Amino acid sequence: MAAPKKKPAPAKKTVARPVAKKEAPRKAGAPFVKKEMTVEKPSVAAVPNKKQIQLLRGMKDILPRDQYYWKAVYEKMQNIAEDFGFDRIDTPILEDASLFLRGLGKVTDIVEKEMYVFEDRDADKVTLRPEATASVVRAYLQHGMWNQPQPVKLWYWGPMFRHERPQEGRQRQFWQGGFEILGDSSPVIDAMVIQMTYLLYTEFGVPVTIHINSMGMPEDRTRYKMELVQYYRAHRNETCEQCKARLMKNPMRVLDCKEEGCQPIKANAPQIVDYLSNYSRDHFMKVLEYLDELGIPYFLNHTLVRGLDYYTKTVFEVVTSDEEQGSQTALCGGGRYDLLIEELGGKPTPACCVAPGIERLILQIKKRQLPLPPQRLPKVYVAQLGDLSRRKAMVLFARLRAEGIMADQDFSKGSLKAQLESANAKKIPFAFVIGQKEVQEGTVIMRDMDSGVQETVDFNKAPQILKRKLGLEKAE
RNA sequence: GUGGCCAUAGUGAAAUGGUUAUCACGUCAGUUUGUGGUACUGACAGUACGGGUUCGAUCCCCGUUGGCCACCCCA
Repeated sequence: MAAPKKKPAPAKKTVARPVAKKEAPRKAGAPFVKKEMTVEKPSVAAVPNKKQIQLLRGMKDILPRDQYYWKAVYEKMQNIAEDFGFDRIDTPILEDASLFLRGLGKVTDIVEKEMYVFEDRDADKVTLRPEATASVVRAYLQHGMWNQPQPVKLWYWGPMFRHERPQEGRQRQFWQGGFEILGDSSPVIDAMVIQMTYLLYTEFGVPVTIHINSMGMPEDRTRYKMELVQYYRAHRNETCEQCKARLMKNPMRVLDCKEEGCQPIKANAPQIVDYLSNYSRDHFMKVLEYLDELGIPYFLNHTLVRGLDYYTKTVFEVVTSDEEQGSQTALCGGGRYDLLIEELGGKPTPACCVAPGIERLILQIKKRQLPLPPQRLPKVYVAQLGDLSRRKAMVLFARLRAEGIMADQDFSKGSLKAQLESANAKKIPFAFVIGQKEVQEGTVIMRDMDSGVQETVDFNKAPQILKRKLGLEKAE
């Protein structure tokens, strides 16, 4: 990606040599900049800092050419959310740092090495949110949403921040959408969240695999961790250094190890499903049954351990089906968080969530060149010649809009040639042309840009005639 | 956070330790002050930043910044 445009050359030239002995003759056509203006005040601007101000590492502009994708994904999220009865919520990007320290767990990677935490001007410790679930829970508590009919179903869309080393599909500011269901412990909730996620990807045509596991409740995990640690201790000579370290700090993380040598040990390691209480196991089985009923394929992955402490019971991750898609294959993650709300000061309230990564979904859509809904494009271009006709053209443009016909124009341009060129470049099927003659006659030329055929029509009837041409006016 | 690769107009490429850094696309203007797609002419725009080596650096070296890749981890 190249750096943006530099500052204009003429300005640079004038400031760069304020005491030039001999001004070289200015090239014909070069814009003339008044010398006195810059020579008199050579102050700050006279010391040009060539360093280009550029994006902070891991930040990205979403350029106009990409908005097409963003809009499509946004509308799909919104559509699914509304179809499933979710209300929209927007929470601030900046939150009290302790929200995430308490919410996500202090030994998680996100909190330990990725979170943007700093003191603001009041010396308050604030955080750029690394995810939104904690914020949604905060809002749920702060606004007494437990007094609303349960479950409360919310969806969001916005930027998240994690200070990581960027690469494709991994940024420091990235966007997530999300579905949250608070106040219901039924496994059908888990299944529904997964179903919504599945629809999001499949309706775009992105093939995905849903990895699913249960992490049980803390008691289950404690029991399991003991077994796991015991098992790994027995094999301590065969594991990598990292696994040994993990075993001390966050034992379940050993299941994430990709080290070749650790694989056999990992494969025979105790599985958490065998240590779940009846309650947790029944819940998990129910979730899987619902998914079976819905025909949603899943992959039972007992090494799936998610990076946030707040998860309980069901956890899942959506992964691209193709192997060769690079390393950023995790498109989305989610799960149940039955204890988070209590942890953040509410009464015990079960909940479940999912957070699809928007950039990664868009990356998939682009890589696979998947079709998206058609864009709303102008149907007609309004061209004019000279000031008198420009006024009429402006009126026509307004009328077209009122009739619901999307039009385009470049009223600041003079030549008809340039205007038709513009219409052509934008592939606009029709053009209205108004010149002196048409103004006097009260007419306008309607040109079919495809065939070049044009006819003169009455100015006042133009929108209706065009409507008929476009087939927008249905025969009665 | 660790390691590696990379950085030339808006985009994609080319070139060189020595005048003015090349080409294509692009953008703007023009080739009849009333007609687009083709053609022609012209203009615009660049060696990321800072330092070092050198008579001389866009080229060699170091640093910074940024991108990409792998790991960590995840979205």
